[in-house]
Amino acid sequence: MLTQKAKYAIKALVYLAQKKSLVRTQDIADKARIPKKFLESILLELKSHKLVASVQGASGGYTLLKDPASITLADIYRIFEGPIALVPCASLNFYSPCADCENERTCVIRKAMIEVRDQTLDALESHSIAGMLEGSRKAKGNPKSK
Amino acid sequence: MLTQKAKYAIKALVYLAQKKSLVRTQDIADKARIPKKFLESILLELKSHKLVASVQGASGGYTLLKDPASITLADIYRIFEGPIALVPCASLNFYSPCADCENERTCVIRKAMIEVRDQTLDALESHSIAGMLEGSRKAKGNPKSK
DNA sequence: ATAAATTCTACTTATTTGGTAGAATAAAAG
DNA sequence: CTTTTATTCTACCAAATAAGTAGAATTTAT
Repeated sequence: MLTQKAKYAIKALVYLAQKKSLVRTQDIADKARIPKKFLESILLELKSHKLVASVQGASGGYTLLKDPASITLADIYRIFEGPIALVPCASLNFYSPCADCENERTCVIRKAMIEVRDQTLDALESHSIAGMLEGSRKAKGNPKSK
Repeated sequence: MLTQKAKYAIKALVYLAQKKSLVRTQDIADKARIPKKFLESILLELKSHKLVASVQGASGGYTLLKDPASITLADIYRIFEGPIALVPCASLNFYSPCADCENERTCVIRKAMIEVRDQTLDALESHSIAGMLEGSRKAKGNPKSK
């Protein structure tokens, strides 16, 4: 399961992708139903990973910095949840030896864990912010999907 | 990432599958490098889900109750980690409406979440205790794999 | 100067994780 | 029938994580 933080991040990014302009935190909080103060910390984290940019001061706010088609669930998962693999020794981006492992080469479960990681990565990378936005447009019968 | 509990459970099950007989908790703890007291609680949980059976008293211990080929990572994940889906509203076995969701039918992320769940389930169900045991036999060049 | 926004620092509260301790119970073996 | 060896049950415990909140500081448009 995702943490609330990750889930809110996805919803905030989809909302930003839909707006395509500078949006106040308060707007995102209202429309995506996210506690404003909590959202602030989420946006700062997204900013530190260069997914969004901010403008300070009055009439400030946030914009999407990257192409929504290039932001996948894998990216967001890694930022807020950490490794996609089920065990540290099977992780691509956060590799570390398993604390309880004697010998990685003879580990009974590692091979399976790497295969699962590959399949999970596939699943997460095949879903982007753009895809979710498009999907919901279709579902709601928005003109653009005709 | 898996909790230690789930990871230990997998290793204990693989060990039991390999032994094919009654095994003392102490044996499993030693060979699979699991704190004995912690392992006890894991085995009880596996027993409550009918994956293993126990014999009490002197010369007691645990045995595998099901065919190792029929125990998949999905089963173990559900016991120790809960839902496989990323959000409750996308879960098959643990469905519940998302606390922060206004309308499930118009939710922007649910469709993607269900697709990811399907793919993840595929990945987890395609790996069994028997598969891991066989995989490690091959890797170690055990006669049986010739 | 003032208002409206982001940013930074510091809490808080509840739950989960990864255990440990020790007594109770069950059964085998002498 | 007592001792030994095991599982089982009840109850803890410390550290980390999750999900926020409070409030001051800063930045910028008007």
